[in-house]
Amino acid sequence: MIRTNPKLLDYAKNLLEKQPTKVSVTDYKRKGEIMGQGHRYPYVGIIIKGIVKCYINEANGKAFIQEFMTEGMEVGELEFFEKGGATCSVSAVTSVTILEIPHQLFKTLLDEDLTFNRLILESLADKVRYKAPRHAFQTSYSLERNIEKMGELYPDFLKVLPKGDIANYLGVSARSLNRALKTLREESNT
Amino acid sequence: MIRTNPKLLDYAKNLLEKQPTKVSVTDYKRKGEIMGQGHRYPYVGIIIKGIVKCYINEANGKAFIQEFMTEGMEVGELEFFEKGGATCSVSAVTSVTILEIPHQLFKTLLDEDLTFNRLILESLADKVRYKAPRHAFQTSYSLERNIEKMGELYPDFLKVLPKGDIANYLGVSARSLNRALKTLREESNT
DNA sequence: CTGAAAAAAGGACATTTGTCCCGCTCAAAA
DNA sequence: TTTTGAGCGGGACAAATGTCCTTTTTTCAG
Repeated sequence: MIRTNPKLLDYAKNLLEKQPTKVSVTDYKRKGEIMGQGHRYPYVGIIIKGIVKCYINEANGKAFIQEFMTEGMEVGELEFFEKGGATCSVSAVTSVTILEIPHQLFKTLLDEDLTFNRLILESLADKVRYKAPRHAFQTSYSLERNIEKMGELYPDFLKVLPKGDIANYLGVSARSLNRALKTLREESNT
Repeated sequence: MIRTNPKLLDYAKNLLEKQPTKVSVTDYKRKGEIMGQGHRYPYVGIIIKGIVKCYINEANGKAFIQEFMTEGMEVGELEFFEKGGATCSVSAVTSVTILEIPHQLFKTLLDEDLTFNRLILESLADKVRYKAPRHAFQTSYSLERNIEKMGELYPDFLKVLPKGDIANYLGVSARSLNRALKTLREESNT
């Protein structure tokens, strides 16, 4: 539920150690904007530390969170493949450290390092694979079951993530989330 | 809304022409099952002709359609990267022709043909990019707007796709879909 | 430490959606 | 040709969710 990619994290750390001059590292504080929907960035980011949310803001003011990500997950890689503004905004849920790989280096690694190439392929495949069951479950089951599922995948979610973010991840209003949480509380007191 | 990938289609046709002994072609009739959730297949498929739906069946009997796909789209590529059963079922909405690339050849092409490698990377990136705005829109706007949007993206959708599939794509019951269609009809008669 | 702003909880009501029906039509199989 | 089943359309009611608003709690900058 908060996604991670240990292999890519290892690769990223190694890259930082071996080629420190070719990449850069940026820190963001809680609520800082890492990427803004529609903007361009000349690098692909890999999360070294912290939790981010990746989300879309709709014209009507609603936001929908695609995924929460932490160590080893990529951000901004879609924009490498199709130039154009970022599809999603990315912002820091906790304080965050990002490794930035300039597009040019990213391209070189993709073309010349088969290991890296495979890591990126798998990372993309993972993102596709993740979304399918998630959205299927979300539309097929009650809000209560969805909340229970979050609890199974990540028991501390209520302590770590703000309620508003949880609601935006589940695609419901904060009011509905609260109602469902209350129902669950009452059920467990029986 | 019915997704396509012209570049990969070209590549696939070329592959079939140049290496006819290394790949195979299978036809499916309407409603035929191309892949079954949880099953394994020793090849990656590329749609040569026809429309398929890619969907997940939930334990409670509900189905959720991930995407409709046609020429040039891949199926079963996720299972190449992470062995294990198919995440989704894939079935034929119209009669369909699939080019099957055995895993071994797929691997060789990925590792040795940079053009192919890039096509697959872009295809995966496309699938990720596609899902984000779709689900954001779906949860952020009314059913009526979602139907209107389908109409903009694919004006014939009501003629080509069964109502049940449209409902499962939008994540609502057939009853709700009908209600919304009626509302839209009445609005346009004003 | 204090005041302002954000986050959280929930009441009241409106709206949307689901569930369970029934009846109709049409196309494929017997 | 007849029959059967799938797909379609919609009525009636129940359940879920949204909207709007108020109150309380927490956080944090000054």
